[in-house]
Amino acid sequence: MNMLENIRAQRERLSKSERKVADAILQAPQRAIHSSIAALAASAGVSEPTVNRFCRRMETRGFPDFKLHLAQSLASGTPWVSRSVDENDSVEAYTGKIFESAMACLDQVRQTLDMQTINRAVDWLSQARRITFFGLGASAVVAHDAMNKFLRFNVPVFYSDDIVVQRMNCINGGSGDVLVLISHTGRTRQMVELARLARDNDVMVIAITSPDSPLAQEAGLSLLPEVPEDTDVYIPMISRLAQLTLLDTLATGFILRRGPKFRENLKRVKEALRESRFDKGLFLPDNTQ
Amino acid sequence: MNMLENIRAQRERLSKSERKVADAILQAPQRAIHSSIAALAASAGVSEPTVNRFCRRMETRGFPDFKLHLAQSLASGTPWVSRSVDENDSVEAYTGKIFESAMACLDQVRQTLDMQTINRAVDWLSQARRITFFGLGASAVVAHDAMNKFLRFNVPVFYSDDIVVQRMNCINGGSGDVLVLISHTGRTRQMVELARLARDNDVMVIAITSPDSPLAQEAGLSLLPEVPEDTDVYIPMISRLAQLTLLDTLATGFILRRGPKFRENLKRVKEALRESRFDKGLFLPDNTQ
DNA sequence: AGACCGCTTGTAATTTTATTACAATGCACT
DNA sequence: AGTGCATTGTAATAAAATTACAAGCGGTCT
Repeated sequence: MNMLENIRAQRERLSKSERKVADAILQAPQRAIHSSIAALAASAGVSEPTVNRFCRRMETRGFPDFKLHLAQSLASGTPWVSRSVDENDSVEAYTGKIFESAMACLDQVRQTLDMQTINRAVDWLSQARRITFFGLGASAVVAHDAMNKFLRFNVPVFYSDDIVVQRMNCINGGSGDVLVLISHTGRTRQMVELARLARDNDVMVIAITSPDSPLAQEAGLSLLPEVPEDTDVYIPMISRLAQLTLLDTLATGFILRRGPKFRENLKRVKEALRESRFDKGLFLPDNTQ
Repeated sequence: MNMLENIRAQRERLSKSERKVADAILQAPQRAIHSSIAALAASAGVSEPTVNRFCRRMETRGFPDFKLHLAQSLASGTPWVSRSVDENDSVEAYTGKIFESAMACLDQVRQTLDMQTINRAVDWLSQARRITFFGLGASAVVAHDAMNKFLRFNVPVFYSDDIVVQRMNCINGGSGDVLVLISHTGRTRQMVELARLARDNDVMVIAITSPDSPLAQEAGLSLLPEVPEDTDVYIPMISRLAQLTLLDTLATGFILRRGPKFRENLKRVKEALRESRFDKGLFLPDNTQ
């Protein structure tokens, strides 16, 4: 578990003094792990027992144990916490914050994903007669990307961001079809209706959305990437990174499930495309990276 | 750097008792970091000062400091590395690998990005009369997403994945226009031609592509996210995560540059949309997260 | 408004833990 | 065997963390 992200997540629940401790640590995590409890208490402007209580609240045995956990979180190079962009931030500052927030988000999603559900989703997909990806707005982008990925496999794939086409597709769907619906909120009426329509026609519906949403309840299988709280108006849309990566995972699971013969085929396709780049005289779009 | 390796390397040079300490740690490093100096001394069969001297010899300030370093070494075992998916991997295994590779990629890009170029790109964008995003294949998805982001600001934006429309747009472009071209390889002929066309019409061209590519040379400004080597056929497309995040950064820079009045407006838009969700009786697509 | 309750925070005492100083031991070389 | 240096342990000291407890603050009920 990433301790820095954990601190940030719990920050709101803390009392006034404990929040001071949290802030002092988040502001200079590297210094925090090299400080004694007295030094940290001083720099946070609180008493030593307060720091100790803070550590216990973070589910550690005490201050030394807390430092150990924090050190492990910092070990991977950089502390990635979701931090809000400030209007006085320099380029370096906001770039760092955005990339770190993205990483923190991916980290959290990775840890909260239910592997069993992923496994079942891969089961469904690898046995599908036909796979369809739908989303609207920002999630349309994700659906589009998913189609690009699955296009490389020998399975019929479909994508559209036109709600009328989407409806027609669901109405004409049937047993053996798998429909993947992507919606960050899970509260977009059109998506919920598509799920209902599709299920009425025995289409298997996989939703990538947020927990407790109408869409999650309507779908046969729900993948629920839990992204950190929306801390900032200026850097939204981070959740689609998680969605994209999740779909990478499903595509990988798909290909592993389909066996070695199938993978051989993909390798050949890839190499054939690689030889047709700019410097070789032939040209192809980018979806072959 | 890596403390475990360090201990192993220095083991031969140590004295008899200190070697006992080294062995005790190497045998159960996880136990070691949760032990006190007394406990570790006992399990190694030596006295406490011996353990302390051992820590000093490892170039740390003392036992607590040593534990910190050791903890960091143990933590950095798993994360961050791009690891290839193996055909015998379990769901947990390949999910972990994919997410970690994604994070590693973002981390590397963050470290290799040129801030000055970002800054100039933001300059260009924030003074643009009109902004256009083009890409093909997987990069079309990124361009589409970029349009979604910039649509929320009060600047004319355009996107298309139709090469004919793209050409027409470039031919009709003029001074004050900014064109953002996205291509992972930078060797897609159409993209390079678009850049040339656009520049002939005094359009400012920003490329998001790979270094030393024809597109990078053709563009007025090139943002070059260096993604890790393509280690695996099964997890490609990681670079678009970097591109998306980079565009998040540009959008953030854009909004910061445009000043506070503008941000106020965005906040209002966002709140207005939030109130119109499923549970409130109104419905909107997802591009408002 | 005032008294009471519970939660938060700090002070001071206690305990645990780590470090230092120094003495004893072992080992090599004369 | 004896001297000198390095290694190790013992005991004292210092530092750090934890605990117990009391004061303070904010809220509610009478």
